[in-house]
Amino acid sequence: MENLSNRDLLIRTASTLFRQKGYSGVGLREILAAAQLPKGTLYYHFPGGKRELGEAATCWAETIVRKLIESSFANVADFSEGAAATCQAVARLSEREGRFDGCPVVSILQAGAQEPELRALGQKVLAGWINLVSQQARRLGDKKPYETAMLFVMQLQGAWILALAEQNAAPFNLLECSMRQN
Amino acid sequence: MENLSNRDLLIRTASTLFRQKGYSGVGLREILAAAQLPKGTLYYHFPGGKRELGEAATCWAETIVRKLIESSFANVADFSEGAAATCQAVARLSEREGRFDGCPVVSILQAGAQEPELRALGQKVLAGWINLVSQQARRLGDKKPYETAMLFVMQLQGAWILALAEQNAAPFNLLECSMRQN
Amino acid sequence: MENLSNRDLLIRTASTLFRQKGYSGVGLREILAAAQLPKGTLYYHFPGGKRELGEAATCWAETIVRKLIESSFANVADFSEGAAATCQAVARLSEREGRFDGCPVVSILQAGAQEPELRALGQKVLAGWINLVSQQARRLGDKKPYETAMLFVMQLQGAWILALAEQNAAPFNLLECSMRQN
Amino acid sequence: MENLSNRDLLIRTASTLFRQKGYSGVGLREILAAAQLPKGTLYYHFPGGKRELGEAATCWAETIVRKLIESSFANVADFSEGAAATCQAVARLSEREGRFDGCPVVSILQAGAQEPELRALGQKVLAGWINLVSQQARRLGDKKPYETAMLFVMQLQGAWILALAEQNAAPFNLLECSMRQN
DNA sequence: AATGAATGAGCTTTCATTCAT
DNA sequence: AATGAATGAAAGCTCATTCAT
Repeated sequence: MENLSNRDLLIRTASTLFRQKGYSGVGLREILAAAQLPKGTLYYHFPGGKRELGEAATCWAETIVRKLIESSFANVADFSEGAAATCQAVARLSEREGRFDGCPVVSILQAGAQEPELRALGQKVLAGWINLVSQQARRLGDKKPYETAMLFVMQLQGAWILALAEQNAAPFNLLECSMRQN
Repeated sequence: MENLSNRDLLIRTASTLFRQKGYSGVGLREILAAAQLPKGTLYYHFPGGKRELGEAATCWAETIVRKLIESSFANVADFSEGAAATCQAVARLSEREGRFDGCPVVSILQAGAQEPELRALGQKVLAGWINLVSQQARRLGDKKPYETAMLFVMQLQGAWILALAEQNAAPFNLLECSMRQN
Repeated sequence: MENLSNRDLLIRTASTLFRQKGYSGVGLREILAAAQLPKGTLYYHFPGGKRELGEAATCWAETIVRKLIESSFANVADFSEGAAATCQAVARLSEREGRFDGCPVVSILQAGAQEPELRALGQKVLAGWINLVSQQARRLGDKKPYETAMLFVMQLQGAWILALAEQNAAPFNLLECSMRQN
Repeated sequence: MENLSNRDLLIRTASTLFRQKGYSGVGLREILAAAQLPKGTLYYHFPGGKRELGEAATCWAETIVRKLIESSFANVADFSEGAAATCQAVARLSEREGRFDGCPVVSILQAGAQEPELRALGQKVLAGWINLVSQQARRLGDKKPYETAMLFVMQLQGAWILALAEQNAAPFNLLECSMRQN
């Protein structure tokens, strides 16, 4: 993290903290402190306040996951190979200095009960990932690409939940093995 | 909800709200108001405060899910049948007047970053469900019962996340079909 | 101010500060500090926050002015005598250790542009004073009691504005003389 | 408002907002937004910040009222006629698209508790109006021109307060009738 | 057994202002 | 001459918790 604008620094710091503690569990004060930025900075870059920051952090993290899926499925012979590679990549993304952070979408999903925009964004991001995977499934000859994709994203989310709970990568590894066997 | 003690009323009200908004997203004031109980009541029943209430709510919800798994697997001929029945049952549990509430464990998991007891409890509950399912898998002749169970709980959690995001039961239905086909 | 409940202490402190600096010009922090009360106290007694405190302060001050009008008009032979006595009484009420505070109604009236309840309350209080005076005018034989009352309350408000600007009682004294001459 | 300099645009916008919400109730951000001017503009034109803008807005509004008094008293036969004309003119000035804005002096007077320059300016402006009216009173043969003038300005201020509270012109109309009868 | 009052740290947000360009 | 970015204090408000009764 060298030449980041304050805005980008805020987004990355917020994304990490949201993934660790959930959207509602993180205060703006804490984010500013972690980013070592003064208090007045936030509302200049994010006039919409915490929600706008939450949206920006989600979108930023979404891009990372999307690229990770795309590169995992590039140059693979069949779906199971791409799925297994995705498991590995998400496991690496999830680990942070020995700790395991949650999925960026899950972290904003629960806050969506009070902030409909966040829930809508979370839904849109998950739908986007499913679409992306389904394109790869179709390309690789799957006959029910959408169902296959939804099931895989579902499994990935479940593994992420278990990894968060256990604070280790075992769930991702198990899912990876499972994908390879199909 | 008729002849409930104030303590049980508090637990159920809290559990619902935690599942909707997450542990950090719900205030004690809101819980007391929803339960229509006076303000001083909480710390009499839960000297440990919000965390103790969160633990009690999680344990109460855990029991419901456990019984639901047990009854779904009772009198079934093979694992896939029990798994499919579990999907249906969890889908019903998740729905609440047309809205879909999250998994009770997920709701406390993120708060675990700051409250280690909650994370430990969440981990323990998930491990318990996996054990329970693995017993059934073993009973039904599965050769890798633990892996099978972990994968299933993983899928269930993933379906719950997607159902929360989309606010509908489609993910549970897809998972149910998928289980039946294996 | 000896045996005041915290609620009453808050009301009186707020009323004084609002009259000095206007509703928008006073912070809750400042009110609490002036009342030497801890920060959490306010929202227990005034769940509606600053606005509810503003309303309570206005109502409390309104009662004082009303009683002052009633006692000024008790046992007088004609309207001008009661009006003159009212001028004196309001002048005394307005003075506070050599400083002159504004009318409690005026202090909330401007905030009414953003808080309709405050404007409505201010309007109601002024209308109440006019009614009260008009009852006295009628009792004392005035043929147009309502017009007489409205004019008098108007003059009183104008004197209060001038006294606030000049920080002395001269406007009240002039109005008193003027009333006696009619 | 066509060919206004940014400085003048700022003054007029600020004056209107101050009259509606009071000096303390309006933020600089709001003024800039209403004037559709960029954020850095203000301190270029008003190095003294909000206070200097408040002073400029008050002086600008004062000129309008002064001219309005002068023209109301030009070519009148007696004081009551000029006073009645002034009531009408102030009523028109006070109305703004069906809403009634307060007196520009009153809007800064309460902030004067913390900004002595504003109170001093308010006092000076009111004294100036009284002097102006007293000159007319003397010209028209009044034997106590200063007292007459002060009483009239007082009544005008009171009518303005009542018009602000009731959001209609009735108080001005009543005062006008009253003036004609003397 | 039960609860209304109190508490102060912390919440998200807005403030008037400064400054580098 | 003009302005987007930055700043920290303070705004109104909610938080989980304690305690006397």
